[in-house]
Amino acid sequence: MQDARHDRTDQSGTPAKPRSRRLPRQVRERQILDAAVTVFAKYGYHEAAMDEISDVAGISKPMIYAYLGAKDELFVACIRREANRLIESISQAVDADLKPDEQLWRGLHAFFEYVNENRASWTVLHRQASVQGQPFTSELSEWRDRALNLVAELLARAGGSSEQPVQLEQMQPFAAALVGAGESMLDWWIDHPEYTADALSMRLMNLVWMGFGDMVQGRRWKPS
Amino acid sequence: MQDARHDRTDQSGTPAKPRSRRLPRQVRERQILDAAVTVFAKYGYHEAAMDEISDVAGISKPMIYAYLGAKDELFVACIRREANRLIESISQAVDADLKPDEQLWRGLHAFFEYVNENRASWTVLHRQASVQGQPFTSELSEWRDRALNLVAELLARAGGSSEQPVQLEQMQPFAAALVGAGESMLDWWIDHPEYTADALSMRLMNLVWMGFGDMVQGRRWKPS
DNA sequence: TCCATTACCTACTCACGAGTAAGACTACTC
DNA sequence: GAGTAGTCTTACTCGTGAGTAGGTAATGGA
Repeated sequence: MQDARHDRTDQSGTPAKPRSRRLPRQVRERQILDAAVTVFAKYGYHEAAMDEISDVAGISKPMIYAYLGAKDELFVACIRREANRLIESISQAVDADLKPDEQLWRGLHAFFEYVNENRASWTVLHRQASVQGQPFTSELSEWRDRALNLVAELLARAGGSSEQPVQLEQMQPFAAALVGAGESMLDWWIDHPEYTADALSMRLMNLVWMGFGDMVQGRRWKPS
Repeated sequence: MQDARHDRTDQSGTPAKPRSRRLPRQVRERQILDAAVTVFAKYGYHEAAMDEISDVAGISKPMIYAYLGAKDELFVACIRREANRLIESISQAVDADLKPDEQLWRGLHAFFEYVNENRASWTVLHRQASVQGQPFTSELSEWRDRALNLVAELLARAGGSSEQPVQLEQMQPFAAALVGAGESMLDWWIDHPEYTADALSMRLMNLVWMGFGDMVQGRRWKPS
């Protein structure tokens, strides 16, 4: 058995589009990135074939190389775009004038909503980005850092008062824990789609804000 | 640039061992698995080369195929062994006679300790196991399920009283969140080794048991 | 109408690495 | 000392898929 790859003989959910002709570069780049995100999400970095990406994008392979460079550069471009979209979504949901716990809640909720509506995007960011070696590790850890800092800031605002602010530094391990908890719940969600984004983010909020000890005693956090 | 692989021209931290001759199968299998875990952890499944594994194991390639089968089977064997070790460690740390929160604490602590002392093992289980496609997905999700159930059980014991037990089912999303939080903190730890296993597991315990809301007000959980 | 530019293609090359064929050497029995 | 079971090796094959050479053809300005 020569390397157990799953065969890919067109049971494809995304059939090769009929090629449209002579579109401006900008449009093609978007199409390519869209295709790349889909395919990377489906197979992971290594198993994803440039040929399939070009197929899904409805364009020939050399165009990808011309516009977005080699495979690793393409992947980095995907990460960059998707990370920006996700972080943007969360940032917008958080209104700095709200009460701290409410801010946290909004952030969590936006996170769950985004992932719910952008599975492929999330898969690339989360599952496929962990390959680790050296090729593009820096780009990957960078986006994670940004996410972490965003959450740490939220927590710092939530945890500090105006007289006694909390160092961002202190919040980092908690932020890491929170992000991980979210990620992991999301994974679990895939196998239990009967839950809603709302229900799950609410559970997470309760766990994180009230703690298990309180929850056992029937105390719950509620959005105001 | 032909596929940007990092070159592997013997800057290797694990130099090819001088080959010892004619050892019994059992011993070789252990050596091979050890080598495989190391190499898989270092490069991930796809980037790991069978040639390098055989080098590190100090044996020739066909022996690997003879004893442990193809690459994917070898990987599954690694997962299986390491998952067993980890789960075993945690199970042993948890004494069912203790108070629920204390049980949870012991479990968390054992988890952090194990990972601290078995980085490669953990890396394979966590980072590399997420490749996703089809080759060995079942084996992978299985170990995760086992871990999840172990935690869910812990939580159920912690959350229920003898009169009013809690369904295991109910605890699953929380278990997922907790496991994820732990995993993520572990990742963060790699970049911040100044923390101890103790300090981090204590932080996680506080977050999970007391909740952020309580912590803000200075309430802390302490082991009895 | 010519020329430059940009969009786009088919049909390759070539390195890599999984997996194997074919046998050698050792150690133990009977 | 012949047979056999188990250990172990060198030196291959061969599919796959990243990346490219070397073009064609549409567009828009001079």
